[in-house]
Amino acid sequence: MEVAAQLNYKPNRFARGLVTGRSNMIGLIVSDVRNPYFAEVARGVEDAAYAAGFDVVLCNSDLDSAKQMRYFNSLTEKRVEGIIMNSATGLTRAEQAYIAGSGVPIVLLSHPVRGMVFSTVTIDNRRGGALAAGCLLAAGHRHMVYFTGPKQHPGFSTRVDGFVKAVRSFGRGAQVTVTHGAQSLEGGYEMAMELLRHPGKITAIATANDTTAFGVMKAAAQLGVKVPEDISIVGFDDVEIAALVHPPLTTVRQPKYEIGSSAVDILLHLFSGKVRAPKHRVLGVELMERLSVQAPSSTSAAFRRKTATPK
Amino acid sequence: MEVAAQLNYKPNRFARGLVTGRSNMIGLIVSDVRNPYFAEVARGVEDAAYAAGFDVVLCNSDLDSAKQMRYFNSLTEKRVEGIIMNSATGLTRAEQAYIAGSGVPIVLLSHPVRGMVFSTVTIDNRRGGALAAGCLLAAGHRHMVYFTGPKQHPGFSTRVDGFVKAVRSFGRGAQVTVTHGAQSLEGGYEMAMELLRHPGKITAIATANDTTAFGVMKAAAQLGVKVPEDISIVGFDDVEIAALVHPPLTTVRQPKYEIGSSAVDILLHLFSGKVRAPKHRVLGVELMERLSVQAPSSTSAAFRRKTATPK
DNA sequence: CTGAAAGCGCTAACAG
DNA sequence: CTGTTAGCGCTTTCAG
Repeated sequence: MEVAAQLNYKPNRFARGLVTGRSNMIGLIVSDVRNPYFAEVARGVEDAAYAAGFDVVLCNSDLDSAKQMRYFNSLTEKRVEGIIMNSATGLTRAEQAYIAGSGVPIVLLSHPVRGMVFSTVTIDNRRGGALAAGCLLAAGHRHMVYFTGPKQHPGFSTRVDGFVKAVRSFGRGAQVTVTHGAQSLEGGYEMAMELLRHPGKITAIATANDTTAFGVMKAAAQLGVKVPEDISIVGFDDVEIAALVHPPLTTVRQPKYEIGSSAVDILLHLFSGKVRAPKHRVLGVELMERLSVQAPSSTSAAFRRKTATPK
Repeated sequence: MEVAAQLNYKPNRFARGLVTGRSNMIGLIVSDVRNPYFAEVARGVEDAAYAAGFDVVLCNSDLDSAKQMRYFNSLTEKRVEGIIMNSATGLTRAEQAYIAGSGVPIVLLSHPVRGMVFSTVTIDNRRGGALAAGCLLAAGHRHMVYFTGPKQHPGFSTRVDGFVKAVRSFGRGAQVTVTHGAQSLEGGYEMAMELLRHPGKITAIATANDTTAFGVMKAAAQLGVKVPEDISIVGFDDVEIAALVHPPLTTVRQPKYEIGSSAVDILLHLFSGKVRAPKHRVLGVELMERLSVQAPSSTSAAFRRKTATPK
């Protein structure tokens, strides 16, 4: 042992893996780790994996199915013992079946997929959407827009649905329009630039994530539209800096770090038991009321007049 | 081939690795991927690695040397072909030598370490510090504080040095105090809470990274200290949301994504050649003037009076 | 050019 | 309980 240490001996994990079949690695496929939401999830994954003696291989899919499949294959060839993916909704049914049939335990960070043996860690998206709607409704908004992801990636559908249903149920005739676009700063910026030029009766915007909301705020600032006086904004995620932007963003908090660590817990459970039955875990959400939501009222009318004036 | 595909055959990378000695993996050790700076670097690493057919194993060290060494050993046992580390300054000389002597190509995302065969990708920290100082000096500040990292981790020393030297050279007697603390939102918050209660003649704060600056802004907001009227702030990094906080943060931009991708380029170069000579690359910085810096003047005096009043 | 065989560095099973 | 050996699934070399 002493001489081994002196000789700088390192056990070769290839050789060990070849015989044991174990790699002590798990894969994590997210769309983009630059999104603070995924960074936080990644950290939760990393810490839990580290504690259990696993390393994590990070992959950024950009929601591109070709990339995601290439990563999946690379990970399985490397015999990762489990894979955490933020979503499988961008994949075809055949691709999903291919992944599900690979035998590698999978945990999705989104809703379960019908007929596929994926475990999941989700938040209560319906309630999250409803929370955002309730907050806007309570402030007195009657005409709202919801900015969600592209049509092909219905990852936020329950979130949108919770919002829309809540407005229908408790809105006493209030209106929502759903707009599809990229879930990123640029996406929010573009959707908002489009909307805020001809806002009509719109007094509030809800977004499916905070980063998109920041894009909206950027567009608003650029157009001289005041938040929350002219337009109210509710985000989703409660990213660290949501509390620091101006005005502090009212948003729905989801436990990002716990989502990551729970996903690893499920994987660990799947490893230990011989049962391959998928597990599902849903975590709670919470409304963080800050300063980006306000009653619409007269100010908003002034805003409408202002933006209606042609330059 | 057809039948192989039908049988769902996956080549076993353990077996291949055992004979070729190659893993097609590289390791990335950062202090915390939740820091948007590292998230961006990680993405640069990931993209370049993906393009070259490598996967990346992500490790969060929290600047803790025990963790960092455990990660290093785990990575080398797994025969990663190269390791990118944000810093080796938290390690003892012996630990550094151990890593350098392991034979695994290493790229540091900080300044070179004397006598160690580490490649590096750095930015021109001295110039970055000077840029921040110049901006404050130009606005007329005479009494400044620089918030840098803990004393044990002199990772930002050149940055601080560039700042201090620039003030000495061009400040015509202007003063700088250097304060050490955690480089995080909390760290900035705590250092600022401490300082802003008794600011004395201080009219400006410079930080070694943006996240710390956000902590300062949080403390300022909480204490009713106005930015930039009462106190000016310059950050470092130019993280995406620096432009979105209120007020938009004046900061020194460093090319984060390129730092990551350059580190991979160096690794790739090291793999191909039989030469093990370390390579060094230094990237440029740029001052992003936004709205968090203003001339001190009379407003600042009012601020001093205000905060001097005991509650 | 095609096919057989040695061997990479471990673990696990089995013999002594 | 200690010591020996087969074999994990590939790549590479060497023989045919």
